[in-house]
Amino acid sequence: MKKKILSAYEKLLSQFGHKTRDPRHGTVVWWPADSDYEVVVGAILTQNTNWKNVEKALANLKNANKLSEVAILDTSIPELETLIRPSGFYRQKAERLKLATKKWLELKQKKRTNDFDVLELRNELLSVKGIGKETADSIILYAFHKPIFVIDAYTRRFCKAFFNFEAKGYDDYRLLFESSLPRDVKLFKEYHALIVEWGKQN
DNA sequence: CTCCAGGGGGCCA
DNA sequence: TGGCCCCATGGA
Repeated sequence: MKKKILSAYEKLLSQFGHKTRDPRHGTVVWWPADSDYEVVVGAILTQNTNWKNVEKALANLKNANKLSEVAILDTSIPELETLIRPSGFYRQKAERLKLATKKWLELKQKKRTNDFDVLELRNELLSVKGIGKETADSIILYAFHKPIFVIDAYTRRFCKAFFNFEAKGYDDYRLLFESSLPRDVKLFKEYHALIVEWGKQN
């Protein structure tokens, strides 16, 4: 199984090619964002929502000069709702954005002194209302740049199609990849990106 | 018109 | 845990 998972990555890579490079971290990244914090915002806004709609909401925030930690925390809920409305579920997401932002700032501070274990980081994020496993893992991988494998609907379909693997829980899928691959941030980022590229064409 | 998109929470058995 | 409903917009 381990070999299959690595060879499937090679196959996707030859089919779709590398994603764009992120000059800030020198890693291959697929999540489009001008800052790590923008990844956090996008991770909340994209919940059960087409990315195109997320882009509109992000553009609204940028045009209003609101795409920063302090700005989000200082902006009223009604104003936030108006700005992110195109991404849908705007009432929930306005509140979730504030909660996620507070935790994000807290974790960035702690990181300097403690240096979190990845799973500790995950549990911290999961304690926030509005952050589930997929959102937490997306933030860890694409905003904190720490190795954890992100599972989404595409990944489940991919496992069925390529490995005939079906599991019940999110972590069953996550551990399948993590136990079969070197713990490499760049690899995890790119593999997930390639699976999504594959999924969009199927 | 229907269906779904880069989910998650709350409730209930 | 597993099933079900709710949240809401915009594009196909």
